[in-house]
Amino acid sequence: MTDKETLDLETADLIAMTFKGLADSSRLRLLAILLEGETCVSCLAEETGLSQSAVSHQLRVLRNLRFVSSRRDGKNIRYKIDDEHIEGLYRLALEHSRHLNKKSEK
Amino acid sequence: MTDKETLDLETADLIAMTFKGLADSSRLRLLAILLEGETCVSCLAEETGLSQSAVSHQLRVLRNLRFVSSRRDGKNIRYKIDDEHIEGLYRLALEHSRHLNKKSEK
DNA sequence: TGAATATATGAACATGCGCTCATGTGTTCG
DNA sequence: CGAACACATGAGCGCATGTTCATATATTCA
Repeated sequence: MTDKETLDLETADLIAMTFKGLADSSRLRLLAILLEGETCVSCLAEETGLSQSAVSHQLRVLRNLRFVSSRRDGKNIRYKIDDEHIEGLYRLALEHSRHLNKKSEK
Repeated sequence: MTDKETLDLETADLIAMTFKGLADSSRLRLLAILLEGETCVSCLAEETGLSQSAVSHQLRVLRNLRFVSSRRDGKNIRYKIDDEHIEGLYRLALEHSRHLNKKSEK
């Protein structure tokens, strides 16, 4: 029976992992593109302006978190979103940041 | 007119800030307690097992992000959630971590 | 097979972050 | 006022993280 007030450390760490995965502007831009559909690495690099290496490193992070999955397609490797919650989290946070702007204007 | 495919750096940074604020297990545990209602600093320290100083530092982070607000009440300072999106983000991420567990079991 | 293309990976480096420790500020109460 | 309590803050330290650079792996094609 979980006490509602206390979030145990283990669960907190799990949730933190999820948020950490989203807590970087490069990864967010990659995800934003991937939310539009399957894309290969070099396209992601070009669209974001990041180096191919940086993109690969970040995609590994997203893969480890099971945010995205990949498949080979000839010379390319195509990535796509493979998680039901990403889009919701993304939208909510976007809403929050817009909200933040309003708050700081007052 | 924003191109839907491209998330500009500035907005990405804003969203990342929001997620960064949530990307730490100590802050998540503080928020989980605060989601139950207004609480003072020493209570938060006791319930989480964190030092008073650590709690204060983390509360400052949450304050700067406008996740929480505070008011003085005698010797104490009471904090409460002051944001509409926190709970939704928290719940979604919690769902995701449970989901992750299932995935990794296979 | 060998060159070209696409992606992944490890090392190294700079930066950021969370904690502790010491101390400062603000409030109550004798 | 001055001691005690509640909280905030700055410095410093250890560790995680994002990038680059160099290189490894895998696939296509001439």
